[in-house]
Amino acid sequence: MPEDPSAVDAAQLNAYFALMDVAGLLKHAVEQQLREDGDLSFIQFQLLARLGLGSPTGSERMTDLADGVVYSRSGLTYQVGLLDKAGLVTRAPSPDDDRGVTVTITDAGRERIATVMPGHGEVLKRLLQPLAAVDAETITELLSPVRDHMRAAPPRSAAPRRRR
Amino acid sequence: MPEDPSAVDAAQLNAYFALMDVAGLLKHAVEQQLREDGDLSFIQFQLLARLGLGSPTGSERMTDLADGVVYSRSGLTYQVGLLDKAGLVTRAPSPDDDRGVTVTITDAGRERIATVMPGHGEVLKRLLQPLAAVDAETITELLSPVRDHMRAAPPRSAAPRRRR
DNA sequence: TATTGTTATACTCTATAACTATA
DNA sequence: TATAGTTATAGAGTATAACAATA
Repeated sequence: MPEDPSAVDAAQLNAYFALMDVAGLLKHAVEQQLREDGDLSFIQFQLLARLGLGSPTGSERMTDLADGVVYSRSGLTYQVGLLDKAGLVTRAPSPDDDRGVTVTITDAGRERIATVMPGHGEVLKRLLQPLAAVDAETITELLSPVRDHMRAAPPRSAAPRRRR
Repeated sequence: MPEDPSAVDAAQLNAYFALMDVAGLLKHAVEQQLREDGDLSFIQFQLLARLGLGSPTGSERMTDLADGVVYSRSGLTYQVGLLDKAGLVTRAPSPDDDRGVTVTITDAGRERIATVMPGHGEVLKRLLQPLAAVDAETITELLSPVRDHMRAAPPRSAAPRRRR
């Protein structure tokens, strides 16, 4: 049994597998619900939720959106383009920087979120049933720092360009 | 402020968002590593790991693989086909049931796992850094029941067929 | 009849590189 | 020169339905 000193510790490895499995199963389930109830992909839902629930103004710049979701720029352009075409967001030049594009959720976008949320909640309640309220809080407390750590790390939306 | 009784509780909702964000960022990072170090997709890695590390014989039936990863049958056939073409697994009729196909990892498959594991561990160590060993164990303990619950739930590989 | 797995097909999503425009 | 965003393109992945074969 060779001991590999560069190996990640077993506890983290198990957490990693559990995390990826749960997230994968969960994503699969909610994607189905979002498609059926609101004709939305998971990422479109994330973007709408970020604009509609996370932003006080309902607006954000493309770059900020990209950093939140961690996406290629072109992928984000594509998804926002779909939302735009569906009338769920609008795009306009950023007021302070004419290079930028500010994305704003529309009333229809907010309605769409309201449409899918009940069903979304039901799926979550059903699948996360083993997770008591206290457990859920514990998970959030443990994972939030990880999320912040990863978002602060090098690979952000602009990185692919800088890296050459 | 309308109180929606069908709404999922806030603690679970936050855990859900944290979970999906972390898993998304993590997957993005490891996919890059797996592609660079071993020309593997994440799912191919999951399949190889399940066969090479999770199974005592190195073999599993397609249906069992599908239930583990939760995939469409055709998607699994596609991915296993790629692994087969790359010489990392072999496929043979199941000994007890001639309808079934038993997938077995090859020596080359085991070598491929060994090749990517060090780099994989490094990525995990770097990204999960905020997660102390105790925290990691806590997460595993909290998420494992969720995983089991979700895998036991209706939507399995055969379900789409049964459901009509 | 029901289940296992494959195939054909069509579609969605994603990334890379080249490009335009503004700072 | 560097950054913001779009576009063209090409490739990977996924799901649905129809299919063949076995239980």
